[in-house]
Amino acid sequence: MNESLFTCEGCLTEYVVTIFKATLPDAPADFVVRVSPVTDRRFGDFQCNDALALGKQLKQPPRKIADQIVAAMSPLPPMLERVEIAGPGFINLTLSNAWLAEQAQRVIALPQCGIPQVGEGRTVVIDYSSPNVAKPMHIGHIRSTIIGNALDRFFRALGYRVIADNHLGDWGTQFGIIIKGFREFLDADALAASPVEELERIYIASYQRTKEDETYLDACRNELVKLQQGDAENLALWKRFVALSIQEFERVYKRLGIGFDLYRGESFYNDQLPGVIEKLRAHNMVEESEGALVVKLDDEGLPLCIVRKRDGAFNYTTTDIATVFSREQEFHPARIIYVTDERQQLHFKQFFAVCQKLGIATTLEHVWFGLMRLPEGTFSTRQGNVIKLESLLDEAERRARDIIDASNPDMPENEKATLARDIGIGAVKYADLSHDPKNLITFTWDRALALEGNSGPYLQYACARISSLLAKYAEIAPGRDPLQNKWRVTNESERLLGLELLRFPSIVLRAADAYKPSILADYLFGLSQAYSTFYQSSPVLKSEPEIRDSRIRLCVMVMLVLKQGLSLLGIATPERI
RNA sequence: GCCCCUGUAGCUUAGCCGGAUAAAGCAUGGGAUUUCUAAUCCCAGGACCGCAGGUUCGAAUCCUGCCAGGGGCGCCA
Repeated sequence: MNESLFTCEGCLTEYVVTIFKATLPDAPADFVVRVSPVTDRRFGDFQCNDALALGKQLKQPPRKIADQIVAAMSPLPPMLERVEIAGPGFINLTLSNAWLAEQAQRVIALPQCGIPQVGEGRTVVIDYSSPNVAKPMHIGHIRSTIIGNALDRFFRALGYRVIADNHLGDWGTQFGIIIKGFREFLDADALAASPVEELERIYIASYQRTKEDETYLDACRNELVKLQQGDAENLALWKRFVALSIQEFERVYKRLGIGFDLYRGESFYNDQLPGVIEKLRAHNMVEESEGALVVKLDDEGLPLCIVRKRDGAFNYTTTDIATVFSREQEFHPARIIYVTDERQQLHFKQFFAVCQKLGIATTLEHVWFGLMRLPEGTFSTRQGNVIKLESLLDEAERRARDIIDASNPDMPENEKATLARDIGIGAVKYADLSHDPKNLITFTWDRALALEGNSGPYLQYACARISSLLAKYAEIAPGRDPLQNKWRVTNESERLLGLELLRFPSIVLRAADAYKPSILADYLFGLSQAYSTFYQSSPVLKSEPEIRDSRIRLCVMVMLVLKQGLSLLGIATPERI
């Protein structure tokens, strides 16, 4: 399958490349010819700048090359209305309205509005969210969860088999402290009311005590050893902590419309850790240093990394390597994608390098994002300025609800609640997904919950307006399926919409390739803007039947793309707002 | 000290595989509704694209140096 033919950029590029090759056989074989959207609408729809670069290479005036290219395009193919040379040798292309309309209707009618199935037959594991057991999720967890889930949806839509794996932090020294603390400080009522919050409180209290009381610290260590040795009582407690935590995480995930294929915590790989050391030994990769076992990565220009601590315990690098082996064996993924914050960049570089040395074939990708902070600085449990994820979602829904109460007082109560959820959650997700993951995010309520302008609700609103049009159309023109109508371009705002629609499949591909949901979010905002402009200036239902039927077809296409696109971002599209 | 990332309008950002007059949202000022949802639309003002060099016909985009912010750099994950 040639995915480039899904886009008009692809079609045009293919055509222009053919012309270049036929016209200029002397051009270097590796010369790349590209067609891109114009930088300014006055120039047409697309532009090709490569006559300029080629002029230099062939030592000819670029203008002359452009002349030859344009001459060779005559007569123009059906897709083009006009070709012009501008300035020093820009070739500006304008699509014909007939072809544009035809192509848009063909592409958007394809399954998933034409998203190419480039991942067919391939598997990708996406490791995201990964909160710690016995700690409530706070706004620091939101980015991995939301960005990871968007990537999850992208890859599924592209035809990949996706394994969404929640690699919970469910093992480690903290469990000795929690188990001991559980026996010392438990408030049973609090545990019943809010289990994870209580577990966290217990942990903090117990941790405090370890700093003041040496024998208490020893007792905690002892509990940890017992747990690791499989002591029935401690194991049961630990399992309870994990179960309680997952239960609570799932409540949040459900609210966010997120699901995982696996909840495989670190503990799952426990008994595979000695095997990792064996493999490293077999590859002659480990040596002892200051009592620890390390892998040196001098050739890769990286600091050495520890795979077994001085006390004989393994660390997260070992677990991560074991996890790769396990996933490789079980799922045979083409790629494993990790979505974490920026602080772990070095760790991933090191552990990827180790995997490569071990001959692991799977492509490993670390998608990192900037930390979230508060205007006054980082947030921390100690400063008590941590915002719980659920409080954020509550506030989001509350704000959406206020507007709904004002604008839709007649709406039934249950509908209001659902709508407040769709809009509030959509706003939170969009606020994150519309930015490049690498940017730092300074959290403010107003930014996280924007409901106007470039925001989730703006896109939902555009979509809902189309739904409303369609409902009315069904009354005016009963029995007519808008998708059976033919759209033809009648004005400039329609044209712009058509051009935008045609970009959708390649945008999805690009967003997934770059691991940047913001590319899709940005596109959808642009599409919505183009639609709002069209909607303002071009009556649909009030036009003559012929225009009305044509325009409603265009509206449906916009709605299909918005719905498809928003669903890839995990954002709901309510019928009415 | 070394490494990674970021620096574009008052604020939040897009553009960064080099291209024509740097694009949006918020905020500010003005306008649009007896007309398909005003969470909307239209118009205006607002930018030494961190600074300095370099490469190029052409640089926000590529290279070098510097400055500022964030993060990381052996037994936490």
